[in-house]
Amino acid sequence: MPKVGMQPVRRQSLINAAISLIGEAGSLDVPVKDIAVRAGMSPALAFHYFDGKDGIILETMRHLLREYSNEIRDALKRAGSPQARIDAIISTSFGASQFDRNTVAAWLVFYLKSYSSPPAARLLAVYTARLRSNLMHALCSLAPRAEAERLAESLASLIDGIYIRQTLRPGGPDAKEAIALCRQHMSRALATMAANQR
Amino acid sequence: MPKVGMQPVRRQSLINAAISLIGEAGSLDVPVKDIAVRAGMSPALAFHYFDGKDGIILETMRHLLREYSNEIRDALKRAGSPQARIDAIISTSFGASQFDRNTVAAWLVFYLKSYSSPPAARLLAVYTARLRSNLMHALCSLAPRAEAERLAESLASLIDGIYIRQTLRPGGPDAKEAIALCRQHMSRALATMAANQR
Amino acid sequence: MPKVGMQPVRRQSLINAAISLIGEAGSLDVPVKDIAVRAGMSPALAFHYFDGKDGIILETMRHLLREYSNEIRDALKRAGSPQARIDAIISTSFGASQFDRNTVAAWLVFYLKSYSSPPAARLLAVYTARLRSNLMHALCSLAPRAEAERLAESLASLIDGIYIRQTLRPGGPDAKEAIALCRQHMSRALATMAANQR
Amino acid sequence: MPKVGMQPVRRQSLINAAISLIGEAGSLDVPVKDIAVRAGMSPALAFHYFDGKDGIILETMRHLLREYSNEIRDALKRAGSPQARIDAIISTSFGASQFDRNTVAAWLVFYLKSYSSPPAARLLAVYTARLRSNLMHALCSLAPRAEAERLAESLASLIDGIYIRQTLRPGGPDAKEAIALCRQHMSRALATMAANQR
DNA sequence: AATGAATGAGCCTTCATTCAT
DNA sequence: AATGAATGAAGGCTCATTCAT
Repeated sequence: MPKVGMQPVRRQSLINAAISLIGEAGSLDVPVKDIAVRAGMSPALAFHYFDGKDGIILETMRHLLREYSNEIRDALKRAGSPQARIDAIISTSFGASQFDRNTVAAWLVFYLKSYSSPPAARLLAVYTARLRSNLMHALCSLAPRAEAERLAESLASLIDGIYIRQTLRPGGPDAKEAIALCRQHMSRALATMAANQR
Repeated sequence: MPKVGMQPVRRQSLINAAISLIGEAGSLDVPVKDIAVRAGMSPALAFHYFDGKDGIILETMRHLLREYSNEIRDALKRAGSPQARIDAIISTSFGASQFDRNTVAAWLVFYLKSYSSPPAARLLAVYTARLRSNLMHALCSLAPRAEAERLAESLASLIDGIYIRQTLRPGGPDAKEAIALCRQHMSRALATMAANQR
Repeated sequence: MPKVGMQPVRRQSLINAAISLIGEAGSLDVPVKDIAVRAGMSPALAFHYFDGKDGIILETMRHLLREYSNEIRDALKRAGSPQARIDAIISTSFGASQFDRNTVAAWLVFYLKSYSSPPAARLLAVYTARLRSNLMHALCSLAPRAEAERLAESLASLIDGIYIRQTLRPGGPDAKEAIALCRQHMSRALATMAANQR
Repeated sequence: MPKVGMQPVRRQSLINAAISLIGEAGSLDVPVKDIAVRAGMSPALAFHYFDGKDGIILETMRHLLREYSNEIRDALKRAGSPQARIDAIISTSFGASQFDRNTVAAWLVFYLKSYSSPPAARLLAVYTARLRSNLMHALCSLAPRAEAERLAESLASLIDGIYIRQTLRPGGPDAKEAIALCRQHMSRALATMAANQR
């Protein structure tokens, strides 16, 4: 029973199915057929809406990155101070929609994909740069440029590391603890820097 | 021309080939044939020495974990103080044999594999526990237990995060910077804790 | 914006598109979608106007045969003598509309199709018979029946052979040379026969 | 029950199966599966011995061309006079191994393939050049160069045309008639040329 | 009249794995 | 010990075709 204007709906269904299946498998080695079926359509239709399996994967990756970027952007809008901006980035990173086992697994898979896929690498580079710029914007008013850069790098690394480790834990991720670790890292860094400056 | 006593040599060749190919691909989706060929033998022989592809993969993973554990163990032997022990763990983690693009990619792949493979998960759990125990051993004399646990967790996360991020960078990983970030994280944490205790 | 009376136009567009695509590919293995798109419509519409892919192909074949037959018929009308009739058949066969790379390729494809498709074989048989009858009509007044038959067969073969060979040549077909070869074949045959009769 | 040294046997089986199936279908649109099964093996093995479907097709084409070239070469060895050489080429072209319905159909299919496949075109060009050179070698002693060239072209065309037409006839090909047509074409041409020279 | 939506069937190809030698 | 031979299973993808709208 074909209806018109299905394209966006279908595409979104496929992307959602791809995230969950890739996340569950911890690998891109997921049959397109499975993705299509979980999205409620025939495999052929998936090929119709995306350009082959790689198309599905890249669009899924793009979706994940965009989603994260948008959440960060919205959170930053509501932040008043530099401190609040950093906090916004931290808490968004561990918000329910990001800090989910399958989503994080999909993230990691995409990280790995970018080892061997230039388009994926480009996509990831854009996101990485944007996150860095957001962090720098907030940190530059709290620390000298060189320090700010190292802080940005360490915070980003800490976030990624927590992603990996916590989603692997049997009990599942603990957003509260994740946020606490990040905040402590930042507050201690800023405190030490302030002390040294005196 | 078959030779006797080739078993350990052949197995090691296969494991090395597996690490580099898996690392290059950023995925376990690597034909056994390719691994065997790079290891200088026929695919059938690879099956003879390991029990199927999964055998090769698990043994490769085990090798990676053991290698790391051994390096850590040796470094700890040479460390005199708690501080030195922590430092030993950090610098070993970013030593040339670990902090290599392909090796790290293989690590991540195995992390992901453990999402869906109980044997892989068990393997990883053993290593995780050992690393944690090493860190705790060093930290317990520097901080109260609860603090030590958080510190161990944050350091482990930071290391993993640096792994991910730096090996993806176009310029390749920078061990010096990686070590500096970790040291700073620890020193600031310990300093802050000391200040608060006063 | 659907219009009325489009049927013949649409059908002709599809046939033209089919000829060029089949000719380019040198094969019937051409997606209906491509034919429809080149004809400026959706694939579904192509199915509406013809009954499936086979319908398109058979109609295209029929079109090609009819076109050729009509050109021959018109040329014969203008021919005064038996010699002129033969000449008319020759020059029509290598006229611009027939002796074109894609058209000839399509011809060959249809020849082959008739190996395995009875309807196509029937179509081709009708045309073959008509051409033969045209040739015989002209030749019977120039040679005894048995000789005329062999001449008809050899001329028809020569024409087909030139079709194949010349359209494959890198420089493209040379109608002048093709016509000269056929004329020479005929004139020599008739001359020899005349000499023998004396 | 695997045996060693199967490669040439398997390859030949596949080529034979390909010729007959392609000939029967009058098209390259033949599943590799069918070819493999007729050759008595699994489809996967066909891919192992040739490099994909295109490999099978190109090797089959090469085989056909080589076979023909070899037969021509052997026949030419046994020919004493220029006349005999021409005759050898003619009778070889319509020998039982060449003038067979499926074989000829396969030839035509390959002709068409070369419309769109550069490798196939190259293969065909080599064979065409060799045949032409053989013909020219025989004809140059019987006619001036320019005439010899036209004769070579017309004979080659006539042969190809007879191939097409006769293999399509319901009764199947008639080698005797085919040879007679070609001989007559040549004898008449040479006779006319001799008469004109006087 | 015209088309986007949708699918089942089938094809090419790869790959892990087994077996006889 | 070592390998070429061989295959079943599965995956990506295309395409002719149908159906609502």
